[in-house]
Amino acid sequence: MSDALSAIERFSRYQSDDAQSVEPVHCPVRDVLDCIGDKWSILMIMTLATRPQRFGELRRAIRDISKRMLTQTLRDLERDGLITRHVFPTKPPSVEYCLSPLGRSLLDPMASLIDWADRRYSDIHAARVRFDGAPL
Amino acid sequence: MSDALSAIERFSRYQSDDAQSVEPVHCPVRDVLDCIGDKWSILMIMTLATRPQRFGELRRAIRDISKRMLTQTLRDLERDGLITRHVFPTKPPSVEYCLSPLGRSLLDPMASLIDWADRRYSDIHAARVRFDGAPL
DNA sequence: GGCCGGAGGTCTCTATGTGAGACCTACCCT
DNA sequence: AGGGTAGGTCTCACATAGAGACCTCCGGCC
Repeated sequence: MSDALSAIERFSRYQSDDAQSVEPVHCPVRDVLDCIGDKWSILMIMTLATRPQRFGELRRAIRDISKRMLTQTLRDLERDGLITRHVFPTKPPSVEYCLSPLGRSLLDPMASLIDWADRRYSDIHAARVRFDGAPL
Repeated sequence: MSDALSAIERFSRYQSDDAQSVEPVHCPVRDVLDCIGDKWSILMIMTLATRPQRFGELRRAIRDISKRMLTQTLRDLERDGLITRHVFPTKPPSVEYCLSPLGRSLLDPMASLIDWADRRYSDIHAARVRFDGAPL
């Protein structure tokens, strides 16, 4: 919890002094959330964590992603330097995606999130059932 | 990094054996990402981490959130048991939001993510500039 | 009494994000 | 010649997000 406290302090510092607000421009957290805060990015990184994979493999691994979103998510992650893309001149050409060192460095922080998800998702589920069943 | 490896292993186990796919139904990670993986939830939790805050305070803290999304994000987080909502019978009534124990337990994992964001967002920025400047 | 303002919302309309699925190119196999 | 495969792009339809008007309840001011 001491780690958490220092991180919160750091986060607070990004609040601009005049308005006490989290400005998108000056807040790395906002910046990073814009990168990996979309629907598929984290899932993609986790899936690529086990091994480099090709376009079709990724589609089969995350079955409810559409081709369009798969392409777009991969492009965005490549643009942000989290994954790399290799084209092999086979016929037809095959393309392999793999985590860059920067992408791999994200695994450790994400691991603790997954850990939390694992331990606490039943609590969340219970809270949800309770909330939905409560009278208004 | 060893933590990351075990989390990845655990994540892999949620891939269904027959199809090697990350089924939404059986994957807590998917579940949790659906809760806090939206545009504002993590920011909201971080903002509430410093202290309980009222509707108007939160709006001023996260200035580019709309009233509608603020209301909805708060409702969703309340539904999932991550925050609690207290109405004080002042005139006009004031409403205070604060993290629940479950919500506070999320701070530690989120802290490591913020840590990463802090250290690495310049790398991401650099990668992006490089990508955008590259010829096709 | 009538008007203004604040707190915490809801409602409506438009802009953006997401998904489904058709299509494309180049090649191989039969 | 027809069909299959890999990795996409394109178009259309729909779901979600944002902007901003509006609402209620009250208290204070003149």
